[in-house]
Amino acid sequence: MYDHSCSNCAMNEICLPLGLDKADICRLEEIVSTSAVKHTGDKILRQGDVFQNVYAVKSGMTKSYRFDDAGTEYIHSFHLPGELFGLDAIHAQRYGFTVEALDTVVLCEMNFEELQSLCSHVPSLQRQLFSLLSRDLYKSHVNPIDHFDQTAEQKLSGFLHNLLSRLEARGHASMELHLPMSRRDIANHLGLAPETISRLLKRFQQQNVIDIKNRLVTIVDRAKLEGMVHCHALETSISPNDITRSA
Amino acid sequence: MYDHSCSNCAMNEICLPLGLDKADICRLEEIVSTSAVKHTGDKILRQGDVFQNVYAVKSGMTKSYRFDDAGTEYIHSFHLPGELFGLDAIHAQRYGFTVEALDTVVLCEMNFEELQSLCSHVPSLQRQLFSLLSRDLYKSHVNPIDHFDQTAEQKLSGFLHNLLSRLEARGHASMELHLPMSRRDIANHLGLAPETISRLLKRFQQQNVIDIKNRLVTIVDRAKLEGMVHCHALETSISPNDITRSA
DNA sequence: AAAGCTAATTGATTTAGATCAAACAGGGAT
DNA sequence: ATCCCTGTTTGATCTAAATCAATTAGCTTT
Repeated sequence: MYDHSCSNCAMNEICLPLGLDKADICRLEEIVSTSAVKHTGDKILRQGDVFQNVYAVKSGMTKSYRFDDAGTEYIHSFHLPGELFGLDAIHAQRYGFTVEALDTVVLCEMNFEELQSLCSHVPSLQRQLFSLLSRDLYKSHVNPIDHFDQTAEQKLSGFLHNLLSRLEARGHASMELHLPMSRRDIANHLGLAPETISRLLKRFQQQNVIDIKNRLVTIVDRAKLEGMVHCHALETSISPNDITRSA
Repeated sequence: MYDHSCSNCAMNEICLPLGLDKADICRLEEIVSTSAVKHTGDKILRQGDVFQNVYAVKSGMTKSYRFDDAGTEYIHSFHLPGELFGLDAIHAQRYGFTVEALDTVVLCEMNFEELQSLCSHVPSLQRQLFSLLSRDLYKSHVNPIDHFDQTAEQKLSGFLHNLLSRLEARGHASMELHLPMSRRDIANHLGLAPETISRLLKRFQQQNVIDIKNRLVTIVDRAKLEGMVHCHALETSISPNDITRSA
């Protein structure tokens, strides 16, 4: 059915095994298990649940969201294959976000206590986990989602471009993006009104930047799209060693 | 002059040594050194510098800021004693933010490579570092600085209340806050115009919530101030084990 | 295929906070 | 003390995007 091993996973150069040698990947595989198939709307974990596992997306897309004290919903992120979630719950020992499947999703699951003790014995794994935490932290510091001073156009073009880049880094070769989330989800995520998303998508289409048919977006003029986004620095995920080497 | 030891530091229950036993603190002390005194405007590290050390504030206040590709400045955070910075540079191996002293500042400095190898031998230190990274990540996920949908009033009251709480957690007993940063810094940090900060502070004073004389704020009606903030969940730093124990 | 429901679009109006434009104040340097 | 510079305040105006208000299109279910 599903291959439980990291060694054969297409995402192993993006995910937790990056930088580990064969023997260490084997040790990691011992604590990783593959989840049952999740379907649209299935919840993987809930805000407030006791923290136990961290997860990696194997296939499909998930969304993470939370409700604050005032009952307001915040859609924080959409996760693609090779991306981890749950790490922000280590400290509080409870999940801060509910994560649910947006389409058909398969996950890898690791007990964090086991992962942590494995880190003590596998320095390259400890290194990679610190690196991933640091990268997430850096991203959320530099792109605080709602980069204030960004216009609605910059936010939405940035969102589309970021999604395209991340998909490309995962082998997606076409200019077609299927958006599995609703306009309302996109709006909430970007801190905009759904009406604004509608109007902007329409305008992008009129300007021949994209073509949109329901939830299927085709990037028609990528350069024009890139010209709209405010800041390109972080859209493609940085390869961890590139900068070190050039230093 | 300055005590280099963590054992005797007033911040050791907030900072990196939390959860370590006496012997392990000793091992940590071996890789920690205390910086020279920094004065207003002195830079501790610069955006783009090669990553080497992580820092903890021992006394005083610092600000972290960066310029994006477009040359726009973003003031990301203000650090109080016991707070670490630099962890978001582990991945890229270059600092993403410039950090400078806002007043008279003393720092603790650790080479990250040494810290990382110490983590392999001191499980409680590894645990604490994962926990601190996770907490920072959680905070920036839940409070993305510019929590969109927050009004200017909510942002500024939240900022003042957050600062008061953090100072209190560090033993500050008075209702007087000295703001070592400019109005422009506060405005930039909150994604507002300096004019808006001025007008709001004036209004807060007229409503008898605060008293303000230049950069000295006195909280007159704390309850009223708290009533203004949008969401209280994260203002006081969570004690890492409280939730675990109650779970 | 029709009904029903939710998601999405489109249009009119409103508003919070930005921007523009001056005046004013504080705190060093001379 | 006086000057100067920068930080701050105050006022008038403008605008991007929210909100309010319908309408329309896509899926499900029957």
